[in-house]
Amino acid sequence: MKNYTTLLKENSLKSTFQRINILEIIGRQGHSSVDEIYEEIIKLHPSISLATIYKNILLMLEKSVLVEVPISGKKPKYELAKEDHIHLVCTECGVVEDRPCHSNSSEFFNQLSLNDSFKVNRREVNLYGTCQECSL
Amino acid sequence: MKNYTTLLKENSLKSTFQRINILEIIGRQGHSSVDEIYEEIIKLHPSISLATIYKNILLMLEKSVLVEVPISGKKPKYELAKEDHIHLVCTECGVVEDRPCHSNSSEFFNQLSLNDSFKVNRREVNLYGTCQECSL
DNA sequence: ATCCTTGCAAATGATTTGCAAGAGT
DNA sequence: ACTCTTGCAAATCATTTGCAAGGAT
Repeated sequence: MKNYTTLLKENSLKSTFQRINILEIIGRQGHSSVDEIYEEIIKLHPSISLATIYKNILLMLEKSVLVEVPISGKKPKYELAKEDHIHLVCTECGVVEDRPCHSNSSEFFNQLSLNDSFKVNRREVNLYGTCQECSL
Repeated sequence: MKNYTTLLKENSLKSTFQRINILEIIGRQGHSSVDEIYEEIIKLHPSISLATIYKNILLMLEKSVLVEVPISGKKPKYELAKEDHIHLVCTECGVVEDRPCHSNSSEFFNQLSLNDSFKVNRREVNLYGTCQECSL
């Protein structure tokens, strides 16, 4: 999915310069906080308001275009909605990397909530540690 | 571990009424937000300040007496540091339940970060869904 | 033409800080 | 006695809101 205009329209959101740019930045960075998006977007669009970014992130979360990634001790980041995966969170530099889930993952998670009347809708797996860069 | 006074002293923190009560409330509730702690603690100690709760949570996080549980779209909760487990988070009522990790969990997680120069220190697994109460 | 979105500024909410008084060892 | 902790109030930081003007379909 590279065409953010259609992604927006499919979700009944008007395609604006601001929204497309937010999506492009998140797509490029992988995982972005509000501030990271803002810092990047003012380079192209110096008059954009932080409020606009907040409003749009909220909207796009509601439409499930974006997913919130809450991070222990930090401000949350946002990513494009995509297939199931896990996060490696570097506690030194704050970078977040994706890793695919293996085919046996569903099995594994089902075991965890088995015998439960709890109905699971979404999984979130974060492994906190030190990335290669920061290990040097 | 039921003696919070020793838990505090082991971590070189003075044992105060406020700290013990914060720990007792979290111990009783399992997972508490700042506000949940505050609402509960003023019943015993009406003059306590929110600032005191914030300061102590921060301190106890640093000493690893507490662990922060970030939750998608909500304020974080705090739990007593304890053995590895997963969280079932009800998106209706916000309740968080613990479930033990199976013995094959470590194996599973090691697979996920295998072939990686990423050094994992801590795992966080949250399954979001609907609890039994809220399914009725 | 209509409705939705933007940018601004103000309002609200959450968390942190500084400091004098009080509590723990 | 000494040092750390508390409670208050103010300061700071983050997020939300209302509204008039501009943009998308």
